Amino acid sequence: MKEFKRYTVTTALPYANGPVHIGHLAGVYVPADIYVRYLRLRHKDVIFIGGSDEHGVPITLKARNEGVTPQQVVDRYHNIIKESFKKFGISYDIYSRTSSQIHHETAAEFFKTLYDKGEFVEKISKQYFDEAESQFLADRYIIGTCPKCEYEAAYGDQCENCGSSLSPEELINPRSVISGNKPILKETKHWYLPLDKYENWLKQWILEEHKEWKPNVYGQCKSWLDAGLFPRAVTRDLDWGVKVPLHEAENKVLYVWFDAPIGYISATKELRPDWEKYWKDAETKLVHFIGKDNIVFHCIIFPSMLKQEGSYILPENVPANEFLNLEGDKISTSRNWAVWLHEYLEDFPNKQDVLRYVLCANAPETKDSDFTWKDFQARNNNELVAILGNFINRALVLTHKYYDGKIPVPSEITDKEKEIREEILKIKSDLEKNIENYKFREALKDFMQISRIGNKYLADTEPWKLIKTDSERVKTIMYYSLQLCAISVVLGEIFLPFSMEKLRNMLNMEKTDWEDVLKFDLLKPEHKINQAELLFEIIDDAKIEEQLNKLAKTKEMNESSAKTVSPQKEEITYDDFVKQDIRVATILEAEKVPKADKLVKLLVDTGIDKRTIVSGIAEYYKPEEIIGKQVCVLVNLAPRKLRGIESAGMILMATDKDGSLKFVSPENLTANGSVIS
RNA sequence: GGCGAGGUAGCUCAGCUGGUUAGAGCGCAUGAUUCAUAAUCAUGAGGUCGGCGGUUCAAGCCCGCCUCUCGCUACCA
Repeated sequence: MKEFKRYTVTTALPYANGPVHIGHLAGVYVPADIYVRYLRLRHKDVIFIGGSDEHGVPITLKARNEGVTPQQVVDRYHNIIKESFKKFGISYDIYSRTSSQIHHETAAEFFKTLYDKGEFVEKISKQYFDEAESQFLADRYIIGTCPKCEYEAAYGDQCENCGSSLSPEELINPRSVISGNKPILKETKHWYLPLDKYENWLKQWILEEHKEWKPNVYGQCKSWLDAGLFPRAVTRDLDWGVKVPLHEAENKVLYVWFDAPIGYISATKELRPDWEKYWKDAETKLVHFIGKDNIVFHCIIFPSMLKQEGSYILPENVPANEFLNLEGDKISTSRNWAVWLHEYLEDFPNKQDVLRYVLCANAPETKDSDFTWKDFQARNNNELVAILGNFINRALVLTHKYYDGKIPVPSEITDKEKEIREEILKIKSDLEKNIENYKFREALKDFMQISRIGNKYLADTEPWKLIKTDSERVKTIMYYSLQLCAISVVLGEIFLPFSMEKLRNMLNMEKTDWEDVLKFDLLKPEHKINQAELLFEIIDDAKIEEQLNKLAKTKEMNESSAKTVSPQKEEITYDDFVKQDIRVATILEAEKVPKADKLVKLLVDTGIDKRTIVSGIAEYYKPEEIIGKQVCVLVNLAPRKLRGIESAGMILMATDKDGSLKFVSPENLTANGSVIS
């Protein structure tokens, strides 16, 4: 493996429109923190970079809804996030933010460099524009009726009722969120990063030179590269963000995906005057810790920006994790289905390490994993308390009992002690290998193995019996047990910094070097240790029940709010209504449209004629089961081609609250062509 | 429909370029033990490695088809 002179470690910038939850921690911040603490202990030159991502449309919308400025929104969440990271022991060298002056300068400069090099492609397109407010409308600033489920308040990019993703032009009856007016389409100019031009070197760099990346990361990149890349707009018509540094681009800002990763660079600038060596020296190892939703940005888009800028290095690895579920369901900010870090810190004071432990032990390294409070309790009680805490306590209690808290002078060692030394040697090297390969779950197991060895050692040698017959031997046993405690402090502090600090104080131990653990003399004979305290305490059922109840309440609330029916549409006249020609028809033939998940091609007898209609019902009806069924058809709808098939009309469907579709049929057999009015 | 990742003991997961009786932790059962927060230690039960077919002397690992989960993507009048 290549040796690097220094490391730049970044963590995905949390979006400052909400606090941080356990999913973020397990996937990104806990593993990154372990990695960095490890590097520091080994005296590597490393900087650990984080910060809040504070631009983008959702923040401006939130601000609007709350009647405050975007800056006030991001100030609030930035502070919450920063504070909870700090309390949780995420050991950033700097936790910055993208609304800072230095970031605006850095990002604008970065854009300007690419612009001057002629990297961007300019394009003029038509966007919705609010004339009354004289501003362009981002997708999220347009609401209208969802073309799929007819929900009245769907956003321009997504319908929150049926979950389908949309583009603004699809909305029926679009309205501006700001003024309520109907927007017009107006031309606007934007700059695009031509990712398609970089395909060749990206393929070479990732697919050939980084086969060691995690399978999920590598596979995701391959998927994108094989599908072909497209130019991507780097600017937007918006007033919240980094101003585009061009005269002809007033009222435009950098698209948030473009400015956010540059935040890593600006934070480094803010941290150190010699920031450039962390970003521009080939002997620096750049590592991005992210979640799987960010793979394409950090593996393809940001590297493209860095490479085309010309002076930057590219990431050496991007260890992206999968997602953490909560009690079997996807974590969701909008449905409040989450364990929020700031709430955990209040509900479980001084138990940062318990959560760090559980999230690391169960981290979604290779696939989505599930956090349950029962597992949280079990890992605390059966592993932290029973294995680790118990071993430490046994060793310390016996030392106080037999030697008044002084480390005994060991006598001769036996094969048993030699064995232990060898085991520790192996544990240490395994642990190192695992950390360096981003296998934090395994590394944590390696660490726990130390206490397991200790517990077994005590059970095998039974010093509480030997003390009566062979007190010299007991000195060796206790000496070795205490060394195991000290070794735990050194190797364990990367995972459990708070508890290991506490243990260090109990052992009255100096800061020691990672490499010294193998000497088995971190605690010298005659050294006096302090009073023993419990490192971890048992978490009882009541405490777990509390959390489960909290979640049950959330679930209840979500269910009751899901029952809302979309409001009545605006009034129309009878004339409006009779324009629609709806007839009873019978399905004669039905077959699935190939290469489409949802489409069924139907031949229906409308009484007027027999015609082909394509309908998106394949998820709810099997073609063979609906032949002969009578349905309602809007027959005078303009024909349209779907997947190459001309569809003449529309089958009327009822959309249930879960989004499923059902036919609307006459109660009894009715003549085809009967008018519905 | 296309692409990617995953489907290994009750649970959470390891299994390197295919090679003897498939591993770990938790849970469970039995025994030992009391220094320790009813904690510890030992032993054991438990798997047709998602399904079917193929390549091979030999497949959890390679190939084909199917199926389920997650993600991206196309389609949705």
